[in-house]
Amino acid sequence: MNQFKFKIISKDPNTSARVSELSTPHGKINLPTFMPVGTKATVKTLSPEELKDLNANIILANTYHLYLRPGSDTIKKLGGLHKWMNWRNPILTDSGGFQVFSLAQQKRFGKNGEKKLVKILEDGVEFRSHIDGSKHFFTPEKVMKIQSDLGADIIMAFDECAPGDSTYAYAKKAMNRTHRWAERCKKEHIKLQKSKKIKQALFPIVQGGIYDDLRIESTKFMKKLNLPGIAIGGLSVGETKKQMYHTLDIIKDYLPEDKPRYLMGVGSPEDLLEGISRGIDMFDCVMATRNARHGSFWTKDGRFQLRNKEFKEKKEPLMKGCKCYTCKNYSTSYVRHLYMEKETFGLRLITIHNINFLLDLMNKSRMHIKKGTFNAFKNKFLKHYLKKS
RNA sequence: GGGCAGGUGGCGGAGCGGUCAAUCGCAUCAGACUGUAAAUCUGACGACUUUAUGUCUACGGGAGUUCAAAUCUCUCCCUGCCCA
Repeated sequence: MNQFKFKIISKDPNTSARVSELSTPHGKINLPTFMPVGTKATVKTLSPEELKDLNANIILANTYHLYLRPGSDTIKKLGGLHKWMNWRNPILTDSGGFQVFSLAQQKRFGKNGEKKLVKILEDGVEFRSHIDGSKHFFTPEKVMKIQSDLGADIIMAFDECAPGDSTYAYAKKAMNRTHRWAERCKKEHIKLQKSKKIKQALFPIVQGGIYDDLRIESTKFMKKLNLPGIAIGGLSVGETKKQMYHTLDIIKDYLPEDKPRYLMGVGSPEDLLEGISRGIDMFDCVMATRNARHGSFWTKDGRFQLRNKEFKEKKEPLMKGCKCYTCKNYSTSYVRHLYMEKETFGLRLITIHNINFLLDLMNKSRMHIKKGTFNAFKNKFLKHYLKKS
């Protein structure tokens, strides 16, 4: 029996936006949605209860980090990710492809000059742990095994995420390798699923850099794999916003209609709306949580830095009319004070607000898509939101 | 009253004759952050302006020595510790 069901509820008449539902073994997800990032099996500063109160219905965790510590075998032994972290709703695990990209950006200096942390080979990726420098090797098969042990509802294929400024030649090479790896992931995944009662959905990841023909080729390729969803990777990795939106425009018509589409690593409020209007259903991004810990917060008027003097004596909440726990109970002045004093409660309060802001934006988007007024909503929001910058 | 140690930018604290408007830390002010090596990183931080290998005022106050002093001398004021 298929434990994953995707259903389109309604389509926006003026854009490619759609409202849909994805059923998973751990519950239903209303799309479009934003998935808070909990890399190390925790959305930094928040408890699962707080996430539930925010109506987050799916969160992310990461293969690379949990493999290094505590080890996916440990998590498997303790009953899998959901039980281990006490989050009984859907989880998506990323494959570690982005960490390879991230580690590859780093420079490390040894006795013989510059040393790379990552070596990308046809069979897989050799890399050194950022924690202790120990050597490891990830293959598509190994990544599938780790994610099988972790037990998330949605798992990601192992991909090569080329930087945004990659040449055509390199983007093509990385794309082709990603295609071969996706096939290997699928094959291994099917094998691993046979013995499982609770099923997992594997999503492949479209690559191709900022090159239209490569993106189209990659989208067609991944679509053909006929997996339960499809992800778009390799964006928001150094290219311009214009290039990112353009890429989404280009591949829009090649994406499967009857599957959830996930734009990885995005994003900011404006990127979410631009993504939705181009037919994206799922997003994840560290901005909401990281920026919160760095003291910046979103409102419908734009992005602000809490430490700025103007907020020192502000009686009003972070955003007027906001229904989040933080805004309902605390003044901007107080939240700023906690941040300035490095009180952990402050980090929690800002994180709650930022996640709520994005989830609320998703809620509103779904509502407007259903009503057929999404485009007007989006334009009005962006006009106001971007006025500041 | 005597002995000793000190007084440097908002604070702590380097410097102990020129390259000192003064290392560094904190605080402050501002910027960045997009599948988290991130409660992190970057910049500004005496005043003024034509923003510059620019001008002025500055290392407790005053007076000296010197081509040149935060740095040496004298003196005054203040602070801390010890003795009476």
